[in-house]
Amino acid sequence: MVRTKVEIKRIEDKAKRHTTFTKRRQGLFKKTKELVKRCDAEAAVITFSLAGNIFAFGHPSVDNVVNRYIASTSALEHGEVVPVHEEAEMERDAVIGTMENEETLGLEVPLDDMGMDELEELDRTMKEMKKKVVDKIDGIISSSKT
Amino acid sequence: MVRTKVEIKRIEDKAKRHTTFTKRRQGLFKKTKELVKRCDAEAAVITFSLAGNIFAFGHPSVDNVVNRYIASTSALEHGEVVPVHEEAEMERDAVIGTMENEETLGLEVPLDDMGMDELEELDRTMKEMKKKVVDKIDGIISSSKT
DNA sequence: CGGGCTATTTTTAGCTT
DNA sequence: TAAGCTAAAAATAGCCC
Repeated sequence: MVRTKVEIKRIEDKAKRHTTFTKRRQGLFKKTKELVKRCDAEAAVITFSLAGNIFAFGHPSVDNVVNRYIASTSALEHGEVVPVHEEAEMERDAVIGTMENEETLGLEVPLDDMGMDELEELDRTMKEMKKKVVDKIDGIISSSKT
Repeated sequence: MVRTKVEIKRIEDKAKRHTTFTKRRQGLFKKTKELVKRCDAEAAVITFSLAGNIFAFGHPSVDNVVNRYIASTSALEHGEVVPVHEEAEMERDAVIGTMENEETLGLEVPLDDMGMDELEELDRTMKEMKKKVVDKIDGIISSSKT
């Protein structure tokens, strides 16, 4: 029973936290399915438990929605601007992991020598490039799955 | 009031569908925030309304979760296999859009000449490549956001 | 552990403005 | 068109097994 109004804060007990994660994740997926069905929308939910397990659901598929998201965040294909309404973070206690990929793909760029306009241009170019590469690779992957 | 039990099916009336989409999307985001807070998990929700508007929420950020998802679906970095528990699709009425990107990045591959082993190898190579490119580009993008 | 129960809180469909 | 209201439906915390 939810006798007492539950406070939305981190659950310290590991077992209890996992139980709640499982239950609420199922609830979240159910809600997502209902949204998709009732509103004829596309949606994806991706969750990582503290243990590192991945759970994802998406309609038409997680990859489809993710690719559409990536495409949209770099959408300047034909000058169309698709505004992304991104929800603000609730609190500032997040620990954002640092990117530590030391491998190089030969894409070094002299950022220091650039002005703001050039940086913005680079940002758009990179996002566009990312979209193209992701699209292309996904195309190759799906054609090899026949 | 929800006097009558609502059937989870497509809402035909456009205005009503949009209202429901808005309300349920807000509910979904709230649930996601609660899951993140209570279970110390990472999660992202991406939705596209029928009108084409994008709404996304993620902790630590949508991009962070999406990148982690992409990395995981191609994770063979050090031989670790991270299982993705992907929910099955509920129904077979989905219309999956065909990829029609005719632009080339010079990545043409002679698929027909390949055997199954080579196709699987290509699949892993492509996913790995996708991860590296996405990581690299995101690295460049975030360093230009300083 | 994972599944079932249920009291209570939370969500939300339909309404009103 | 969007923003409240409210009663009924749905989700779920704590417990049992």
